[in-house]
Amino acid sequence: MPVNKATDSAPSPRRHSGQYAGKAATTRRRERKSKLLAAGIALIGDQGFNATSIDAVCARAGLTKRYFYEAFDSRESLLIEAFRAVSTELLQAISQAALPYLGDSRQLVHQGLRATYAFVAAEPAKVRLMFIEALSLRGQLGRSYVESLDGFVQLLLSLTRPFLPPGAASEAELKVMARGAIGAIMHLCQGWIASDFRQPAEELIAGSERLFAGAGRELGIHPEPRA
Amino acid sequence: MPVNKATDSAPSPRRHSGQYAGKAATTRRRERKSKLLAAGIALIGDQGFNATSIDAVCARAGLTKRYFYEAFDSRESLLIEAFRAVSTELLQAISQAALPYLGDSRQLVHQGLRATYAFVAAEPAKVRLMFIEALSLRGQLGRSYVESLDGFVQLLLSLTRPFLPPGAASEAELKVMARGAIGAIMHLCQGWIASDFRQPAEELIAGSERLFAGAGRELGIHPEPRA
DNA sequence: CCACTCTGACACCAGTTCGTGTCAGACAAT
DNA sequence: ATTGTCTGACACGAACTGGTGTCAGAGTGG
Repeated sequence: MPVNKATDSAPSPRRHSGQYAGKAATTRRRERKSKLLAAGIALIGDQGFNATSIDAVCARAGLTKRYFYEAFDSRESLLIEAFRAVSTELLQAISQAALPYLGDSRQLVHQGLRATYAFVAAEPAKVRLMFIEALSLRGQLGRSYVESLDGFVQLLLSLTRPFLPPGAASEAELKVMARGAIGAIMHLCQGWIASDFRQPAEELIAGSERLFAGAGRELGIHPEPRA
Repeated sequence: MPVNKATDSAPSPRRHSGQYAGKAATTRRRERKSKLLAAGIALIGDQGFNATSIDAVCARAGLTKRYFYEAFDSRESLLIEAFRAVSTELLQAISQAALPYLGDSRQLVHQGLRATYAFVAAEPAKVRLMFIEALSLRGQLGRSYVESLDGFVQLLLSLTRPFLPPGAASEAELKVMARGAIGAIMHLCQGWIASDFRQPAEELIAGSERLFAGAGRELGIHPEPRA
């Protein structure tokens, strides 16, 4: 409903075709929206959601409220879209880093963790938004948040399932363990950010690896001893 | 500064001694404060922090703003005190449940987890406040949050250290693993609450236990196989 | 040059919240 | 009974925010 490309049936003499600054209307719209999204991510990520007003987002994006409401329904919908964007971005980063090592469980875990902590260090605002601010979503929004985090759980499960001996754990147990593992990483990242990255990433990676290794061992995965 | 017990040096003819309703002034003050704290915990816990106004807290406590500002400096300070209170409460519940089993690592973990999930089920608002709302604290407040969570890490470390073979892991690694384990439990609790406790607690406990067992195994702890 | 649309700045209202101030009445002690 | 404190209700101003409306001017294509 909000987008009326074909304005009306009244055939007013069309002297204008929607081109502006050399770009079509939809293109301009998309550009504005992504500007707002970037501004929103930055602000929410480092000042918190409830401290981020719509006006502030618009000011940072160099636009006005008019365009905010053109692109989003409300502040919450901005948060949701921001979360989705950031979440898939991290998910892809991890996948991309881990996929080349499908044959070696140790490397798989190591590279996945490396990519995760690298992302956190490079984009703390995005991570803060994803791991902290998005938690405050309520009701069905909260459900969508849980679903999205499920993406990480599914990724972890699909990556590790090939290594699992049959009957190592029930499906429910497996999922709980995967969720827990994701939670462990999230929590470590939260603490890392909150303490201004004082701890060297290597320590975090080492500890995380051992947690994963333990879980794997518990499930009957015995990686080749490192060379 | 806010508490002036001895009012002044001017010796006005004291006809009143501070007694009221049979209780001393400080007692009344404490009672009001704890009423406000309870109201704040309940509201913050099930409506979220930024949706909880001071007026709402006062209304729920059956008091007026006058007493809120008598007891707390601001909304944030209420959140901080609420977090502290709830946090130590959970910490004590876990300690109490786990301490009788200091000799058996399996039982130790099991009872600790049982107590944790029982607390979550019994007091979701408190847990929500502790695990979700408190995350939004910024700046030095955030540091106090991290510190408080450190209490759980220390508890876990002190409980498991007796079982550790020497040289199983560096101190840093150990702490990272403990933080991760706490994070795993927190995340599982968050998801449990968000999904309205649909999943049976036993599944969560079982999965959590295996995570802990894996970590223990990774560190060289081999509990007696269950009878 | 003209007709028309797109753009961005701003005004504006309604609602909410914080934090303080005021005030009449209840209560205690002499 | 009287004096003084304690209590709770309410009023009030200031600030902020969400969301909508208005408007003049720039840019477009004919």
